[in-house]
Amino acid sequence: MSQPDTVTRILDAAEELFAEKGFSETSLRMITTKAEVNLAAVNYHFGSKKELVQAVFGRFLTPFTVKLDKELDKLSETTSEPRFHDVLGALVKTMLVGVEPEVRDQKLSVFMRLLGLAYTQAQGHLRRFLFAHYAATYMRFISYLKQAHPELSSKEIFWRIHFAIGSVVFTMSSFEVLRNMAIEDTGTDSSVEDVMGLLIPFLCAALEQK
Amino acid sequence: MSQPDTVTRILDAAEELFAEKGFSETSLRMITTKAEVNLAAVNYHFGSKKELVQAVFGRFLTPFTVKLDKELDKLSETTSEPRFHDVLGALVKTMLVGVEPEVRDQKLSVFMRLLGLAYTQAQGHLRRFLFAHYAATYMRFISYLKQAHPELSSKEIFWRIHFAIGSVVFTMSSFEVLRNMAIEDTGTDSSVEDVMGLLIPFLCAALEQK
DNA sequence: TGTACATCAGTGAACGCGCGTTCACTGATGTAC
DNA sequence: TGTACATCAGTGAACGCGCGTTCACTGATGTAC
Repeated sequence: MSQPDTVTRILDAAEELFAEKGFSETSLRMITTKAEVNLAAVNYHFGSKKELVQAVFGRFLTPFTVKLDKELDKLSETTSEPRFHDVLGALVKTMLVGVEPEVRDQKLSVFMRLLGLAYTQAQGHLRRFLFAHYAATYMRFISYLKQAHPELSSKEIFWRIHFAIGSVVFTMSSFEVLRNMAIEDTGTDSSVEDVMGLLIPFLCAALEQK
Repeated sequence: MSQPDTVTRILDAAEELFAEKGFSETSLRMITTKAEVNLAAVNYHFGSKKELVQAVFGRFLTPFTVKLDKELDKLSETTSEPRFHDVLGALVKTMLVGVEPEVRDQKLSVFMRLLGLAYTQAQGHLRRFLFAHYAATYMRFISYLKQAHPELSSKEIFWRIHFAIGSVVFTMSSFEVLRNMAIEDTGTDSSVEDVMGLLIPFLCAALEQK
């Protein structure tokens, strides 16, 4: 069994370390040591640390948005009047379908942590990158939500969605901390599935509030 | 009009910069320049950067927990069977009462950003500090929530509360980013009050979900 | 088929820079006798 | 009342360190004639 190539090994190591520590707390030396590649390899393949950050997001988000776009295509073919539930279902499907269960949880929480970082630590260059590449699909997704609840204003939709994103991103990105707090507080352990099983009805109640 | 003393000026500058940039993205040189004090003054007064971080949290949280404890005292005096709504009300009161309106919003969102950082960027030392100093009041608050909904398991309470905290922390700590996105997306501006007015019913619906 | 050159992945060592921290020092104020 | 010493806030300059980046270089593979 040969090792994956240098670029992949760098991306794997960077993804994991960024999710764990954040961008500026992760040095290129940590990444290249973990990836077992030469320090100069990052700048050789990616140009700079900034571009490496973008590449990590790109590797996840590009196939993700392609899948989401397909799910939204399916949705608009099968229902002319999609409900909130259906639109969110397309998102959940995009995250879960076709991903092997054993990597799903870990990949998902890594991605959520990265998404959280994108909001809270993004340093301009990342925000511009994400906007330039993924704004179209994002806008499309939001527009379906608006169709589902035409009585809600754009403003109300926008904020409700971001309240929900906040819950998901916060919960998943601090999952290990919260899990340990829960053990300490309540004496019971929780898996990602457990918590998702509580989170989804929580958010549905909130999103569909009268 | 004389300047506030060195310690206060350092804390003010650090609080603002930490909230804006995070802990490791903020250097002591930024802080001391902003505070117009000597670089060595931080280590002289606080000992180290870590202890400065703790002092920033302490300055906010110590009076906050004292106020919250008083509100909880009042609550247990006036009602023997507090409802969810009352317990959350005590929290909201603690945040809003006795704070001049003109500083409230800004202080609040700074504090929320710091709280977000405490979960997502805390480096062990901060977590230990917060636990050592504020766990008692936190536990008390949670126990009132449990009394309000005795039919819910500790686990369910814990997670619902943290889903809600996630929404609040995420929304407030990324407020400027989200506000600008909302302007771009919907063409309408939103104040902290506007968003709070949407967030509170959102969370009530979710927390009290059947 | 053989030779000369170009391309490309990867390397080892060094670069300058900003970081948190330290230390010897100053100057003002308080305290003891 | 005057002198000697202690305490304390604050300072200026330097420390060593880890950082992202650069650069001259190697060695393997592909291409042209």
